Amino acid sequence: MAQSVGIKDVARAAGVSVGTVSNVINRPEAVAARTRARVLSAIDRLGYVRSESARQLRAGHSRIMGLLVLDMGNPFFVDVARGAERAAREAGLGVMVCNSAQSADEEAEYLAHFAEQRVRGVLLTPADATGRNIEAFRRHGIPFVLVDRVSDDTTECSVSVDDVLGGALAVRHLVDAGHRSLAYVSGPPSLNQVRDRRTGALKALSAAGLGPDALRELPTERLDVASGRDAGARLLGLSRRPTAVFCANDLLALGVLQAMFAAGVDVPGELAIVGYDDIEFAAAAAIPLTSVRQPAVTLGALAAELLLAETETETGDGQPHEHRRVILKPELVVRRSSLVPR
Amino acid sequence: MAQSVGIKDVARAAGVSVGTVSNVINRPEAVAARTRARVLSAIDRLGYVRSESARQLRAGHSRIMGLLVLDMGNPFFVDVARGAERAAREAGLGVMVCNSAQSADEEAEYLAHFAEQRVRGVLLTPADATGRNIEAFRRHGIPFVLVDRVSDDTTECSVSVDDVLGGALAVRHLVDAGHRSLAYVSGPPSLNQVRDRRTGALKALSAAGLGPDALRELPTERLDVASGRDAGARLLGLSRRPTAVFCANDLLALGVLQAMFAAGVDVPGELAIVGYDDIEFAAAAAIPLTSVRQPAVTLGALAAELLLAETETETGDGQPHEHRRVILKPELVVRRSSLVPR
DNA sequence: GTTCCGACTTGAATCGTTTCACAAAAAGGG
DNA sequence: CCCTTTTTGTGAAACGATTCAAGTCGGAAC
Repeated sequence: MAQSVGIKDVARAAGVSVGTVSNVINRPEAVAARTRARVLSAIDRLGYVRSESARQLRAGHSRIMGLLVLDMGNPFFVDVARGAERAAREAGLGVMVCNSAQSADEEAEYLAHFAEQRVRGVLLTPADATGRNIEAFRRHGIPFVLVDRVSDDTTECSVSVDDVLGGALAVRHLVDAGHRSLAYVSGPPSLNQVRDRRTGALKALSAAGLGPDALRELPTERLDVASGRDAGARLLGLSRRPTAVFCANDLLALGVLQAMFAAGVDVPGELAIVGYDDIEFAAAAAIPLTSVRQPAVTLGALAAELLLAETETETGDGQPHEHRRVILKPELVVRRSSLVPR
Repeated sequence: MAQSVGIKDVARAAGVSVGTVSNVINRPEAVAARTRARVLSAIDRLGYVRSESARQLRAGHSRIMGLLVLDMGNPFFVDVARGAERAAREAGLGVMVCNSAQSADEEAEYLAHFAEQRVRGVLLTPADATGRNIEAFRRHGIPFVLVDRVSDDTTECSVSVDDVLGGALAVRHLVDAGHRSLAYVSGPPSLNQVRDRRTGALKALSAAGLGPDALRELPTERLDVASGRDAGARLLGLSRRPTAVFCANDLLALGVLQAMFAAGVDVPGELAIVGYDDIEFAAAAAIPLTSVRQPAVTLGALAAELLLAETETETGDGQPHEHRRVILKPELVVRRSSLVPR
């Protein structure tokens, strides 16, 4: 039932024309009260639901915003999505969240899908390092905003978090606590974030009069708990073991913590640990983890707002949109894992 | 640019009719090779992208499946989404994931949105206990499948996990390890899952010749880490403290673990802990957590498949769709937190 | 009584596809 | 060379909403 009640059926049932029904829905004030009531009752009686596709077809674009993230399993992106959704909803838009799982192919596929959907715009954390997907997508003329990436030219907006600052915050904190021999569990050195955070760490060291050899780097294959456990084991084997470790990511930090726990090493007594991202589970660890918090929800919301601003000026008064490059500041959250033992 | 290249523009550029262009796209084998090549080249040259909305309008329904979950922050649902997406993609459908955040109002809003979108079907974990939203949605004639809920009548399919069995697995394991005095950190008793898991726990106890008083219940406000920490504190205050605790959820278990750690109570020596869900962070805890694993990805995939089956028979040969009620089996994953100390 | 205005309402055109009955051309068969 | 198939290509009619120029009507103004 309700198989396909169209605006025409409503019009017939209410004894008016289709134009009037459309007006009742979109500009109710332009319809006489009596007529409006009759139409509304007919709508209700027939269970009419307007068809988005028909509206879209006429309007030329949909009321949906695309969001393409690297990894839905990462709480960071879940928060980004939350923020984006909130902002989009305030503008009456829906968000379609897709997960490229770091694969350039899937990214291309989803972007094509977005283009066919004629989405209003796309929020994107690129998976394809070559930028080919983005180039191809640009042809469609659909506006997009880079998330957690800095745009290198002025062809689009971007919203990111200052990773250099984040790394500096973490290491400054450790140095202030008296640590002089540190380690950096870094993850894959190919990642921008990883490199930026190290740059910040070194900066903080040098500000304290320490050289780069005060920071021993332990790269890992991936940014997950298993890799952290692994790095922890390597850490234990080091001669002149560092007294503090900065991890590029909370998952790594949790892994290190686990390794220390298994080996009976006291945290923070024998080893202080600082993570990155401040995921929910950082606070939930057996020894709550000090971490650098990224304003993920804000990031998502801001990205969505920039996108909305862009689409509005584009369709609007002709005043050209000014692309912006927003860089948010991270924040250190101190917990037990890095407290100075007394 | 590419502002709106329609099928008509392609047809003109290639010197053929619109019907032919459509054929090239949808039934390429029905077009002579030479013509096809000409059309394809025109498509490429003009940067033509077909409009989903127009297709949808014609077809009467979109190529999207809706998924409405209770909490995107919960890794369980993220996995459900992953499974659903995989299954949907194999059928050429996209998934639109929305988060009701346990609010009946938001649920209603998203369901209305799905109806307007004419989605192919909806996977739903209801937030509205009254069932009013579902009733209203049913009128649209859009098929849906309940996820992580058992349908009580035969009007729809459902896919869930056997919580009674899960509770039994957990407690049997503890009893087998010699524990005779247990606790159940249960979360809000209003939740079905919470009740079912307790039923299972009691069953396992009685199978071992123990009465219900061997299981002290500690309800909490919510299913999160803070509540777990809280329950842990209460646990410590109990006279004749239990030697093992079963938690309705891994977050609770992590909270309990944290409390034990802060109090210097040895886990599993003085207190064994079993959680539920086997989220990624259960294995990542300082003391890896024994947990009852739910096949979340399978759950999502299966739900999507049932939905697809339903939509196919509905539009297809007239053979009516048989609603199914699938109940998957959970699985105990033993880790250090419940090992018998030796 | 005529004119004009404002408030409502109408209905046709439009958006970009898909589909389908039909036409045209090519390929066989005799 | 004519007739029958088969293969290709055509173009108009949907799909369901929105929009807008044009129309109707009742009443106010002169």
